[in-house]
Amino acid sequence: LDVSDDFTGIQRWGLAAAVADMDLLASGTSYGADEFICAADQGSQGWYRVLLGAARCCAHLADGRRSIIDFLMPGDLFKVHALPAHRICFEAVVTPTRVARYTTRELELTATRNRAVGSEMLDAEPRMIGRLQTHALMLGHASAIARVAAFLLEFGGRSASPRGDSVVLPMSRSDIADYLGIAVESVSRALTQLRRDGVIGFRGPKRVQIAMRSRLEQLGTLTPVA
Amino acid sequence: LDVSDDFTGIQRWGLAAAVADMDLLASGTSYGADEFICAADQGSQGWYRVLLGAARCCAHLADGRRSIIDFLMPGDLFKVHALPAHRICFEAVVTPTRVARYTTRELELTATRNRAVGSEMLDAEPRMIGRLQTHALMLGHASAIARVAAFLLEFGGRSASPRGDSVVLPMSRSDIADYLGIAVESVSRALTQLRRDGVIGFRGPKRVQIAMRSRLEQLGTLTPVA
DNA sequence: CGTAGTCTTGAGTATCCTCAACGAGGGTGG
DNA sequence: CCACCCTCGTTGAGGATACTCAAGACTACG
Repeated sequence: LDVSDDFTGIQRWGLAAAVADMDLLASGTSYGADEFICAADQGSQGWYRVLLGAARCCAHLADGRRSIIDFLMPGDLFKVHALPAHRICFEAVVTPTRVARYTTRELELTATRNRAVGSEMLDAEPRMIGRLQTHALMLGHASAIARVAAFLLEFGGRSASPRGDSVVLPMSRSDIADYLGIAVESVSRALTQLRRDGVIGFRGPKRVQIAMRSRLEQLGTLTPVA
Repeated sequence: LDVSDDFTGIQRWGLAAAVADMDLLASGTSYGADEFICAADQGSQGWYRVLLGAARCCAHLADGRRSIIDFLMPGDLFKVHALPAHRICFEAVVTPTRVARYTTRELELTATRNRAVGSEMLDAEPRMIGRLQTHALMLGHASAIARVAAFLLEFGGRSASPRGDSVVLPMSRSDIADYLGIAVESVSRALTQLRRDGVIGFRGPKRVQIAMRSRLEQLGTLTPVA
């Protein structure tokens, strides 16, 4: 599966304006799938931007389990702090994942020229807080189907797909499961049920067609467990 | 239960330095239990600090359910943004809850005099992100007992209790349940089991004595579901 | 075209939720 | 000062959802 067609960073809204500065495009490192990018410790402080592919913010637990806190899509600017809260690390999701790293000084300097960059720096943490809150809300009260439905809607809006009703999921089922806090099999079962009900369609395991968006929103918008 | 003895804001670490400025103590509004403080909309933008009691950051769902995203304890400085992400609102937990509100300009002005305030402003959002990440981790993979154990440890460290092994829970069981993403009865059952096992002790429903901290940490530190 | 990994499907079990009732504590009014 | 009531907290029984273990398809890649 060649996801590069669907995840061309330039197509992302917001990114186009910011990367007009060639400085921000200059430094970019390519990573393979599941490759380590950086961690939340002293050495990796700074700002990062996903240019291509997708990255995950995850925590590896002592017992071998893994929790995915957030997915970073092309255009997403994120800051890595030195807080050793829970050994958070960032990893690439797909093989062609390109991530740029900037020092704070470098980014602030660019912000003086490009107002869009400064705006992005100010909005980066509020946006992350907003995503984390939405995520916590989903993890709190939601059945398996509600979680999967909300996930599809979230990435239907965030992914770089040209059509609004076509969603490409670059991450594996295992990634989705660790993000939604349910088992891999539960993800698969929920997707199958949605397909059976005609809510979504498949063109390969990673290409989802949203057939009945209103129904999906109805399911994903915090339906009670019962 | 008079929690004012245990939640005197002055005793909170970090707060002592910041509130040395009388300006920051001057404006403070008192709230009763369950009283509305502010919401994440255009009108309530700004900075807030819990001086006394406790506050909760929660989201009321369409079906009547409620998710508590975070608890704010005395000394906690938090910012309310205008993001209409999920109708987030802040409410008082106990009857003597005092919250101060500052405009951004006012707080920045104070920061020029008091370096501790400036440091707090910079750390406010990373700290909130850290708490949200820890919360998401707990909601992802944790049994009911693990959640309650982690909760007790979290507030054993955050509350203003003089002794390290004595925790006062100002919030109701319902609040705890909505924070941990489980039912009220499950909270009660988990607490009872911990009491039966001799891990914790009670002096009233809201006063918890941690008898075996190592065991509690073992349970709360991300034990697998099985 | 073959192989390894991912995805799907099935059966059985455990955990948690729901509904329900009881007991305890605090506040109010007589 | 006492009695009442209301809310909160606890405990129990039954049922539903999701997990675990296991095996079979499909995809992607060499």
